[in-house]
Amino acid sequence: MRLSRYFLPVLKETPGDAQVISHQLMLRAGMIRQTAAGIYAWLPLGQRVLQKITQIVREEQDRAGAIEVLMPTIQASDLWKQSGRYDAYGPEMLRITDRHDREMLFSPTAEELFTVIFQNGARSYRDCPRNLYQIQWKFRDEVRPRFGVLRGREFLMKDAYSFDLDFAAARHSYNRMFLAYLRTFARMGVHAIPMRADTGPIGGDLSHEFIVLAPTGESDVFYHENWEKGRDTSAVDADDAAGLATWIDALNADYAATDEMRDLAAEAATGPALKQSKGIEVGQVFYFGDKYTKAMGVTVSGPDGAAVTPLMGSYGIGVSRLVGAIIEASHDKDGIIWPEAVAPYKVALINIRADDAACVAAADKLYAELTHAGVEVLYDDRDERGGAKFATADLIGLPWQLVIGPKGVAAGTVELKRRGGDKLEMTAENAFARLTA
RNA sequence: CGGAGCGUGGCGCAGUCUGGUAGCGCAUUAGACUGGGGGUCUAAGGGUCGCAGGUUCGAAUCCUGUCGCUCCGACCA
Repeated sequence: MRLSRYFLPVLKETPGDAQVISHQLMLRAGMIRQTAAGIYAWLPLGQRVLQKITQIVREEQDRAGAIEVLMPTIQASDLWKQSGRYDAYGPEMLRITDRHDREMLFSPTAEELFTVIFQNGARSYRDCPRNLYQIQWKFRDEVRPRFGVLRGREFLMKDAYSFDLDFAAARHSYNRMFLAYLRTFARMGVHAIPMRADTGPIGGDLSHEFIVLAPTGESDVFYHENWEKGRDTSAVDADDAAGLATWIDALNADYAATDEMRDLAAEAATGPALKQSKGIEVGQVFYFGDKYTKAMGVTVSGPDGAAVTPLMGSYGIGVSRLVGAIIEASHDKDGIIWPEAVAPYKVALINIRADDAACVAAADKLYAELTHAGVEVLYDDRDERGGAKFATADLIGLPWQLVIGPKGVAAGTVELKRRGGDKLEMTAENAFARLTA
């Protein structure tokens, strides 16, 4: 993409409304604009990051055996009355009346709908286990939205719902998602720690929150220092129920809990290895058994013909929140530093002399070659000074900066640098090789 | 929802106390110079001061109401 033809409204100054760094940088980098309290328009750069995150989530859900669907954002109230949550959810649920005075709502989560959709398509024990998921906008009418996309009212969430015949199978479904979440966040370059968590209004008795450590986080968290290093999931076999359970139990032997779930005895046992921090919740997994299937009257026929009420779990990832969380965890004074997997473009190609024919030719050539090779390049071909281009590139945080200038062109070299790292001079061919490796 | 604050060109702000017909920086447009980390000069365009009502000869400024946004707290993917 040529920047001269793009829509990238960057700001030199920080808008006064933005308090936390991720919100400030998202506004300055032209990723989002606020349209109402807790509601944001996603501009091209922000939309690309959202898409990158969405795709990683999707691939890992698919890999874990979950099946993608898409539910409506607007739902009728009757299902929610059936489960009892129409009243229980309270004012956080945005209620809407249609032209016929029917009570509708903007879905804050979708246990009820998934449950009846499952029932509608499932008849026998052969239809379990199943895990259905969607990546869809949700709306929760927060009393006090804040921190940009970290606590918006409208947010993009992946929500998955598993259906199993017995507890052992349900627990395995839970563990599969647990593993999938570790893999998902690791792929994004995010270190998320699973912590024992409260189940809240979703209900149930087993839950973990996946927390990204960041000083601006809203949750107080406590964990064993072992959690500060990443975990290798490559050898774990998600289909081996016993092996997976053992592996997860071993992980969870290291203490990690949110404020509401603190276990002072366990903390004392952890001793000096106990760490305290602030964190941002980017995902949560729940097991809640037959809470919804029972309320909604869902059954399947067992092998013996008797009706079985499936047991459920639900699994959320805050996709739009992750955009903010990643920035909170990865930025410097000049701007965002995107992990490569979620960067809106891989390379900022900077021609620092748009008035120099040789530079333009060299930059155009590299742009064409890289684009042809499938590398996502944002080509700053504007007639701006070098300084302005560097500042923009640093602000939007693309992982690589490829700089074309008159000195280099004369010497037959370009400069390649990692965002925030050192410049390396090399031939255009070598730069191309590095970026396509 | 309790407490606090703020709405003035696209963005950041001053002006409000002590009413007299709107100002600064950045951005934008044009031209020239410049050209390796947000350049310089010249010129230009753009706001009726959130909205409504009131007081006054006169309101961004005072009063009343209202809408919106932000922060602290309670709450929360």
